[in-house]
Amino acid sequence: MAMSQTLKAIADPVRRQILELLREKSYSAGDIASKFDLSQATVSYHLKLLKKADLIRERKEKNYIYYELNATVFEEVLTWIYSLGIGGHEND
Amino acid sequence: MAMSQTLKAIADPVRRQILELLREKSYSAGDIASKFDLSQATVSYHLKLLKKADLIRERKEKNYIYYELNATVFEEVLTWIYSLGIGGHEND
DNA sequence: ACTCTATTTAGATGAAAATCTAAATAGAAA
DNA sequence: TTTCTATTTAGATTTTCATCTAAATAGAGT
Repeated sequence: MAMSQTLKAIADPVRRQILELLREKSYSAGDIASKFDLSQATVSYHLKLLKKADLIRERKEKNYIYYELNATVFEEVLTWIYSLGIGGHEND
Repeated sequence: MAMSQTLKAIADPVRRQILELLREKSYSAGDIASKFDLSQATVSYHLKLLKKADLIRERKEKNYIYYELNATVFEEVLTWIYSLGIGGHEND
């Protein structure tokens, strides 16, 4: 279940871009929303999915909510990919 | 685009199981379908998506179609995941 | 308490995904 | 060339997803 949730979360380009943004530093929901040509509500929906997948964590400060990346959850995905024999160049 | 296609393909548990099956050896479409409690047509649909994502390749032999894993396509995904800082144990 | 401001939640809509049954295709075998 | 067998394609249905607008919440500042 966790795998599907993680992978579905990152299968969407908007959500990947959010994670890429959060690579550098944390941003408030509003800051994140402003980077996209989408309604705040839509971005909030994407944030909710990322949060549910534990790919981001929130930290409340003043009346902002800051989101930050939690990439540890990728471990399982990496393990799975590597288990397929992967990923690299050894198939030549 | 390729990323989304790859990730959407593996976001589905049935398709992941198909890839896991193909880790060992190639199987015909019918053999694959028999492992699932789904109609042949449905499994064929999943195979089509995996093929479109280039995660599997087909080889025709007799009147069977054998599918085999192509994991090289994960490279891009791995690169992306690693670019996020991850995904190992270094966050302790 | 009232009013801003940041964000989420609710409810609706359209598009995409997963599934089924039935029909079509294509090749092997007879 | 007729019949089997393996597989896909078509078409219909149900569910899930991405999106919007409008309304609700919650906390800060006044």
